[in-house]
Amino acid sequence: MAVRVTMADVARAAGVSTATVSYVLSGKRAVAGGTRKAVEAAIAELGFTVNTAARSLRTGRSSIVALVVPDLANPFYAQLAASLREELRPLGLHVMVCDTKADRDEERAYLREAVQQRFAGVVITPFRLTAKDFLLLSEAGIPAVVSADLPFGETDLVTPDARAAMRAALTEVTGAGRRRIAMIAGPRDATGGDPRLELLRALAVQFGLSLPGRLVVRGEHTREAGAAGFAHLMGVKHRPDAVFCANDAVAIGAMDKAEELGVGIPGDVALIGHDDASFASLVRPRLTTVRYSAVDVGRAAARLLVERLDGRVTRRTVRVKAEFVPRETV
Amino acid sequence: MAVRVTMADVARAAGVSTATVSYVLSGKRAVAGGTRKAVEAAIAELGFTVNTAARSLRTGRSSIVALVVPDLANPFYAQLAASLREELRPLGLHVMVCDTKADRDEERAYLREAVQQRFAGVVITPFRLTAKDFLLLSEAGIPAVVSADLPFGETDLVTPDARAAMRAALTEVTGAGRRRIAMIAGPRDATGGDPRLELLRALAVQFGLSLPGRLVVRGEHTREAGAAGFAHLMGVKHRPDAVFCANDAVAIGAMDKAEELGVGIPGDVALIGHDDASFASLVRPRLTTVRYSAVDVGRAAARLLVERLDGRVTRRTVRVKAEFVPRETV
DNA sequence: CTGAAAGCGCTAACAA
DNA sequence: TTGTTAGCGCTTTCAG
Repeated sequence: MAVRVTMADVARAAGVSTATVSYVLSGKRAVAGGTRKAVEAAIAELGFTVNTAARSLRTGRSSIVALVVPDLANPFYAQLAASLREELRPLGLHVMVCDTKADRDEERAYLREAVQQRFAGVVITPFRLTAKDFLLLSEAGIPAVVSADLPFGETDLVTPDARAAMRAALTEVTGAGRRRIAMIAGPRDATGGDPRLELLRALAVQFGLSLPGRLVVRGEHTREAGAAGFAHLMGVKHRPDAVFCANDAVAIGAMDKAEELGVGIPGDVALIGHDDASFASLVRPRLTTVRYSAVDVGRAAARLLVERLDGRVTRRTVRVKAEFVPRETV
Repeated sequence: MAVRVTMADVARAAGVSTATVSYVLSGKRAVAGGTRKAVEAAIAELGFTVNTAARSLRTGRSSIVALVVPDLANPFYAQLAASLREELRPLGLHVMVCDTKADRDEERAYLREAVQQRFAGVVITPFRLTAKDFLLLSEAGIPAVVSADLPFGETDLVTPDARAAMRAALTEVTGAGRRRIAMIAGPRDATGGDPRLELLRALAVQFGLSLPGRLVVRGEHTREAGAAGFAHLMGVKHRPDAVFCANDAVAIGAMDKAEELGVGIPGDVALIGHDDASFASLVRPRLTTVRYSAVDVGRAAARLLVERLDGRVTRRTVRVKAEFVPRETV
């Protein structure tokens, strides 16, 4: 047990030096065909696998990329993880998924962890972090890609472009004669406020609508918060006839509560989600939503990260277009 | 940038040796109060974080535990990940979640990876692996905990005890006068067959029912496979009036198809899921299912793993009881 | 209670 | 085209 085969063993078996074994593995130096064959045979024979700890110590960099997200149980992030992994895998990079539960201390702990482990990079959807928290990473020379609306210091950015999609949503909502729009938004203390709310506010004006403070409720990005927020909105006078939600989980929570309260969806109130998480098409009526493609985000983040590892030093931003998905709740 | 602070820096600043710094960190040797204070101050001052690559190289073991699952998008596994992480975190162990998409090559690749990275341990829900594949791990001295029905070689095991729950399900199904039960089971080539199917078969006999081959359909553990399986079952003559599903995703797929086909649930056909994934209570009618607690599995796996790391050498098995959750589809 | 120093396995600069 | 070798930063044995 614990028979560990080292490069030295392989080198001995193949009758070469460890340098040659290393070069066969990395391809960073030409190796004669016969030599390569011998080395490969020895590797197979002995069942050698490189010790990544030694490699990392030597190179000062691990092959792990951390993906830090607020909620793994949200299929959006699960998909993002899958997408990122798929993009990074061919490059020999591994993804370590970290769930922070939207907690700032957890978020920080993972950034710290990234430094400690000398991760190759970090892809993060920050929820309660500030630019200052990213100093740790930049000091350690670890590139970060942020999926958010604004960058943090020198980080690269993957950001949604939801304007057209939201405009389409509002067109549909107002087309059905609805005028009293509301939003169940994210928490007040989230990093950078709530861009989805800001966007809705801005667009509302263009549609001649208003979004008064009493029609904006705030809470976590969870089903429970959605239910609570919807309950509150239904208690307000001149209650809304259309409710935009911070994400699909929130919208589903709102649907739970609507059913409980006997409020008709979309008869009495239209409901618009965000993200198009896998369960959006699962509920009845099917949730109308604004799709933000986790796969596209993963791809973009991977590309940005790889460019950084290849030496790019200037900050870059990639916009990912959102898309209106009309279903049955408007 | 890339200012890396090493233990030597800390030692110098505190006027001690690196050994002392190391012992302050690990607590493996008594250190005088004053010395400890000085070291801690220096660590804080310089912002030192230990280089885990060096540590791993030296100790021959990383602090990462791999959690290898067939489908991260399934909330059951997302929950399992969260649970495992929570249990292992206080021990300084980190969880790396690996999604294999139920593919054997992926599963193997991750076991290989575990060896390469000298992971502290592996927790895995194998889908198409055989005992032989685990040799790699045992040779490298890496403990594995398997979440399945049977162990693989020397691995520890967390296994479901679903007999009582399934019996309750059958009682409810037959109580409603249903006699023609069917199952949309897992793929034929899955490791260890399909224990949920075997259990259903065994229990059916006790209820004086039969589960003929034409009423057993096989497919992946996905919504799509569920839809396809259900479509097939609806085409069979003497079609079933109760369908058990390999997991909840499969059951949801069956519901999709039932709606499309105009088959009433539970009016025409009763539907029973498995796992109680978060979306089981989301669909309408709400899915009746057999709950298998991911949190309990995570806890058990963590405990087994830690015992191994503490030196236990004999194989252990922990049973986790499943529970019947009657909702609206029977 | 503390320090000196070896060495984990690898990479890459330098030498041949 | 290949080999020699220093050294990455840590833990731990041995010595004091």
